[in-house]
Amino acid sequence: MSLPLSLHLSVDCVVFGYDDDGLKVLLINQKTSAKDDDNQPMSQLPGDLILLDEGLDQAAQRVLHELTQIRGVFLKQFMAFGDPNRVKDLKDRAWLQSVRNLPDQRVVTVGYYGLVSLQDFDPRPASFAGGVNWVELADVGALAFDHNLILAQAFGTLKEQLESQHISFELLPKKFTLTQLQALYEIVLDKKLDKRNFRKNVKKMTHVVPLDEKQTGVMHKPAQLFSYEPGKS
Amino acid sequence: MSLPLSLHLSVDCVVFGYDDDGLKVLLINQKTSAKDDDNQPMSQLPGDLILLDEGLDQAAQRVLHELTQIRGVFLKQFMAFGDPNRVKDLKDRAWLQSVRNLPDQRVVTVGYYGLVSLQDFDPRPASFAGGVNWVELADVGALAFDHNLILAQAFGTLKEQLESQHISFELLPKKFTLTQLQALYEIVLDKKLDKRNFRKNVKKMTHVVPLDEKQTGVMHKPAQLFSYEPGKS
DNA sequence: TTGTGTATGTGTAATTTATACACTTACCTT
DNA sequence: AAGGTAAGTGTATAAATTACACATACACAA
Repeated sequence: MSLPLSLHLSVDCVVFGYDDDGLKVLLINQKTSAKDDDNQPMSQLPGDLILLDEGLDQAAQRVLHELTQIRGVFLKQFMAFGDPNRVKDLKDRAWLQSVRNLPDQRVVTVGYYGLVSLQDFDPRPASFAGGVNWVELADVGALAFDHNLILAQAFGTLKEQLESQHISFELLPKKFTLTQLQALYEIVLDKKLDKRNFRKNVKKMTHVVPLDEKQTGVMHKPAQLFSYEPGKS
Repeated sequence: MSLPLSLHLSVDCVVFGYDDDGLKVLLINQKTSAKDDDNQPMSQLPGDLILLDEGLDQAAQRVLHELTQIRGVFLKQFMAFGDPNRVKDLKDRAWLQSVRNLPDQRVVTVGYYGLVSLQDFDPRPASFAGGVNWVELADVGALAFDHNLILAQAFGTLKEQLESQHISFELLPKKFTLTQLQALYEIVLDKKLDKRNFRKNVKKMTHVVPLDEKQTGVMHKPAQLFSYEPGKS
């Protein structure tokens, strides 16, 4: 029988980014301290311990900003991960020992998913982080800790919530075409949609409003631009 | 600037129970130590700190069993609550001081919602708990900590997930009538449903199977009994 | 035994929503 | 001026949802 002791709590952010060639996720490379170069650095989701006096949502925003310099992103909590052994794997021990005061401490993490338009956000690694990359979802390899699981769950949540919540717009630039919106839906839901029917549905969404502006510089009929106005009805 | 320190993690269980006269939630009374009887005991959701070597789901099951003696309940995580001040309220301090080693420690909690049939489960307070009650949802008063918020969120999640997941059946006795099932839907979704249309929909659910058995002892045409078979198709 | 009260159980027509499908338009390039 | 490219648009069919009313089986009381 063990006692209820203190433990560490972290947030991990699964930030999806979208541009015309697909859906990506934001990963960072663990920065290994200079001396031990035997272990190759692993990729992981941006995440870190929460501070003692900050709320969870606040922690997610702060951590994401500190690690990737992006700010003001839509972030939503989706699940807590508390397997007692989630940070006990051999592959993760070296890195933990290099960055944590109490590397053996149990860590429970709260998962957030976030959405950004690749065109509007430009992540840069923080000075103390190893690197920041947008990785095509299909190309994501083995991540540190249970981050593959967290990513999978986040993607599942995104699929479920894409339609009910108004979150697709977070992934698009402020001005977008209906073709872009449709392509996003097709990628996330993983099925082809009919153009005419899709546009019929969008016309019912009163918060998607046409702008007095068209696409320029394309070698075809320029598309109407739209924007998302959360205020509208 | 504060440091990332250790904190306490708990689980809180919002257990909904259903019988023919409505939807209820399981609350426990805080047991005040004999000496200080100045504060009236508050009601709260069953919840407690997790142990160092147990997972979250496991902790939820254990805590619920320890506090209410019920076991084998459907429990699903729905959200983590981490406001830094969620256990700092004056009304809650006396009780915390009487039961915790570190009453000032920050506590983040992971919320679970659960569903039971009032007829199949009979909660009893654990020796060290103050009392266990089923309380009609509308009659729930002020609870300890942020438990009113947690309850509200849990109920919202229940509403959302009632139809997509197969969770309505958890709230019913093993053998139930379609009228019971419909009444449950009407209470949770808070709208009246058409009997014939409802039954048409149920007939499409292959995992709801009619039994060779009818209601007895009712002073009207006895209803066909059904049961839920998760295995089926 | 007969009548009354009560909740069960059942079908169809009307409406709404979802699906399938093809050609003309506007701009860019050569 | 011609050809390439993606944008933009309507209609007919199928599927799903809604609205709605009466005969049935049991318990109880007279």
